Amino acid sequence: MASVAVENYLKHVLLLSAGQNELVSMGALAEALSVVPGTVTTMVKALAQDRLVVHTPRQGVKLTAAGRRVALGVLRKHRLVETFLVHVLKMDWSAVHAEAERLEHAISDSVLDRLDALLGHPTTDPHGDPIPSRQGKLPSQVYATLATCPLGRPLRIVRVTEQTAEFLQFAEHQGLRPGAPVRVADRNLTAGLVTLRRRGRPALALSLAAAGWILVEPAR
Amino acid sequence: MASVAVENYLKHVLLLSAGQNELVSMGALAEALSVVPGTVTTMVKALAQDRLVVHTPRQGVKLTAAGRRVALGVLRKHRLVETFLVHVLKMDWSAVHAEAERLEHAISDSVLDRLDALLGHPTTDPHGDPIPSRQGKLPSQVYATLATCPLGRPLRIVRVTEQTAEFLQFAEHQGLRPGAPVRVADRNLTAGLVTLRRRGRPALALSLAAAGWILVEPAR
DNA sequence: TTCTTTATTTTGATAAGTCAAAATGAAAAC
DNA sequence: GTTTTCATTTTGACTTATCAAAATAAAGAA
Repeated sequence: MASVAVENYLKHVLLLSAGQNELVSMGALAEALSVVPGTVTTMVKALAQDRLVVHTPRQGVKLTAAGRRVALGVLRKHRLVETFLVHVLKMDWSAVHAEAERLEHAISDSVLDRLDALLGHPTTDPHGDPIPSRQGKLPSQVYATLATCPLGRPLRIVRVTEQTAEFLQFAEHQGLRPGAPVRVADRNLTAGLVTLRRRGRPALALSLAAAGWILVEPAR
Repeated sequence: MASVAVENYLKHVLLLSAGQNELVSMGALAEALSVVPGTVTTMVKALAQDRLVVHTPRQGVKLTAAGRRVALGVLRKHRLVETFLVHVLKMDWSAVHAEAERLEHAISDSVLDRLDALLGHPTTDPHGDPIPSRQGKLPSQVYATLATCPLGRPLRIVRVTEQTAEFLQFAEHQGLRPGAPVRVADRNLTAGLVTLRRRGRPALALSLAAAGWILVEPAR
């Protein structure tokens, strides 16, 4: 059985590598886990011993097949628990993440299966994030919108779902059209602001709502 | 925040002291927690430092008011979770204890409150064990029947709930009538057998079902 | 009272995670 | 091609929870 710490390391490697199997930097992992970088180095070496990750010193870390399996399992638990908390217990959107963060490590597969059935086998959680299947398949629409995608990664706009003339005009004028490259520099949930960075253009701030209308995919 | 280990120590002290605040022996605690006695001594001294228990060397431990509060909270979580697993997720009676054993440490008070409401504020769990109230009151019917009471303690029979003539005759013949002193020497869930010890009488084995029909209370 | 038994405590180690701070390496700036 | 900067790794230490095995104390037997 993987410990809580191990499950968290693997989950965050998965999250930071955006579903693909890209190298994740030690610094990013330390940041995500709220530990100092030295701790990550130590821990990652132990995980590599156990063949859960591959560690390339001074470069980064990525999941092995075994590590990915564990990480997807944890993510599935996290997102199903969130769905349960919101849809069955009617909990507040803002509170569920912290709850799920603890419950994801305590819930067994058999409880999870029943929860899944109770919820009608949902494919996305209340935030719209995809729920990995029981077989460990993560529906590919990994970062649906500028409101939910990871920060800092190169993305390409796929679709703009809001169809009002006003918004479409604005988007067109700002170069936010399908195929355009973009990355999210910052996302402030409190202020409800998403800051975009584009090559050769000034930074652009969007409301979270507007960001949610713009579907993106990884640029490469 | 009390760690998982601390919560377990306190919960088991509560359980072994049978709701009253009797001294619990280090050996019994070690047994219940599946650790060696030396570990219990070490840990109990730390808990005493934190004013969660009172430790009388070579005698035993008992809970302080603060410790009891924590222990009742954990027990409430355990029993509400069990109730949820059985009544909502339709899980098997035999599996829920192990599940609850982990979930009781991961669930927050706010989730618990909603679960409690969802279940209609039950007062006992599926085994009939009383669920401590939110205010930390444990309904006094602590060990309801010979099927659920703690082992080895002096008890007095309060009531026999099964009213078939056949069973009442058997009980009467064996001296199992209200007021009679008794203690449970052993309980084997797998075999479904409860072994009774009475002064001046031979040991008596009962089925778990029959044991469940006999209500008892602490003898003194 | 003295001896024996048994529970409890002590002592010394260990594993898992973590931090602080110094050392190192690689890329970026000059 | 040095130098500077910044991420990463190393080192030594600490905390929590545990075990094995030796030491001790209290109770019961002789």
